[in-house]
Amino acid sequence: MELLEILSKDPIFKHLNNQELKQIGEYAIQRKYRSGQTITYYGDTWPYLFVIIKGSVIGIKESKEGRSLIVVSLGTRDVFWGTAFFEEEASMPVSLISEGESYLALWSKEVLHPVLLRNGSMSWELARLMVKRMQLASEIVEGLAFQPVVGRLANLLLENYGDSVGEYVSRDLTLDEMGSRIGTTREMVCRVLARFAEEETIRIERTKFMIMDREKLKEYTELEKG
Amino acid sequence: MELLEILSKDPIFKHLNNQELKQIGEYAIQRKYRSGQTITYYGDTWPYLFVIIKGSVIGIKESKEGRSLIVVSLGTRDVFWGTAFFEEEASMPVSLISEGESYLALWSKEVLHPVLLRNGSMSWELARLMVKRMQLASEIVEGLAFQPVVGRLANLLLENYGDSVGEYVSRDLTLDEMGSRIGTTREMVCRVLARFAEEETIRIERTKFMIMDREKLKEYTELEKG
DNA sequence: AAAAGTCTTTGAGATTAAGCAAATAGTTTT
DNA sequence: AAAACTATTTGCTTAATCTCAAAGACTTTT
Repeated sequence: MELLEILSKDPIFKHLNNQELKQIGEYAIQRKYRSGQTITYYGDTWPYLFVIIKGSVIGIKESKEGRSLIVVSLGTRDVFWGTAFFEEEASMPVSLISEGESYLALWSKEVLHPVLLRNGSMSWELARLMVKRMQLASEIVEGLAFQPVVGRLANLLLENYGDSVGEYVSRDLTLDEMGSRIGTTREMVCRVLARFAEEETIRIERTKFMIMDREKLKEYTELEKG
Repeated sequence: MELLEILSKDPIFKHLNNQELKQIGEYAIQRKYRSGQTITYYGDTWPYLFVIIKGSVIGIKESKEGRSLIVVSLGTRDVFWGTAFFEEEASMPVSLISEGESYLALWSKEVLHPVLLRNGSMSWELARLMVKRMQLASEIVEGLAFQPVVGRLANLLLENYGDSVGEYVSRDLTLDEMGSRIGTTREMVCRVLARFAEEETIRIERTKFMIMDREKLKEYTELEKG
């Protein structure tokens, strides 16, 4: 069973012995989500912790004006939760949406809470995971507060394609998606990409693009940042 | 002893029995910080968890250009931590600075980690606290991403002085401080306050000010928000 | 291959916010 | 009560970003 394999390697669940692990596996609600399907909505009370068995999930905030901001991206083996898993009345700070087809194993608070209380190291690892997520959130805040769009986009390019300098990679993100990831509009993304291309920092084609000058991008990243 | 009284009422520490509590109290490093003193710097590796015995502490990010953003405000009885308390190499996402004179009780990771592992409910409560802080961070992100300065300032006024509508309260925050809390400059804050005053939403005097129309402020808050 | 749909690109104009400078007001120190 | 300092206020200028609109390119459906 795939789920058990994932759990046995997960920092949080690996502390359980085989028997407990199997038990937890049986308690899990396994669900399949279609591409684009909403797992839970912003503002909902959703008391589940889950692990992604296969696929990917984004956490997204949307404004009334129709702007959106992706604040977290999760992939296979990643663990995440609804805030109500911890706090009774807490409402979701993001909507969770399946990118592509995804398979999740979910546990309700009732099922997992006793296990966590018994196992201090599980809760500890959970706290560690939260700290990591908080660091990502912290980077988002810094970007939005101190960096102009140019810097945030340069950063996004480096994060996503920074390894493959000088070689073409397929453009897997649309301008809208890029905009959502850095908190701006597709038009701005388009203009800034054009500017990068003009100064030969990147090269763009219809289906693929290439980072030419990683250092130049890094400079933009460092502008106005602490 | 004051510390033990605080600990015995704290959601995280109250699960310990008297003996353990006393032990923890003895392990604590108690320190006094002067007004404006930095407890730890942005980027540092700082593996401590602490509780504020008395005083208040802010967590602040600063940009190269000299702009700053206060992302967390802590007061007496509040518990906080350096990220390295959980993750060996993790660097602080904020500087911690004492506002006024503060007294802290600190524990290093070495001392407290074993206690947390033994007590699942302590770790669980810690995770809960993290979730709460994450929700605050989430609000900051939403504000920066979707709300214009006017909305963020309206929000700040409501948060800080929303209870006392129609009565004068002393202006305890400078324009710079307000700017730091919402991610803008003192000049912007000044202009927006003047605008609010002009439309009779608030009234300003040299040392005090008054919220006249809470609903109006709330409207500004809701503009452009999800 | 036409039609419909989705993305990308560009232009023009408006809005929002920041930066700089200087004047004013208020507080604290000497 | 000067002097020095800190904080507020206002005007002017510039920069960044957004919105709306429209055209073009590419992909998928029919």
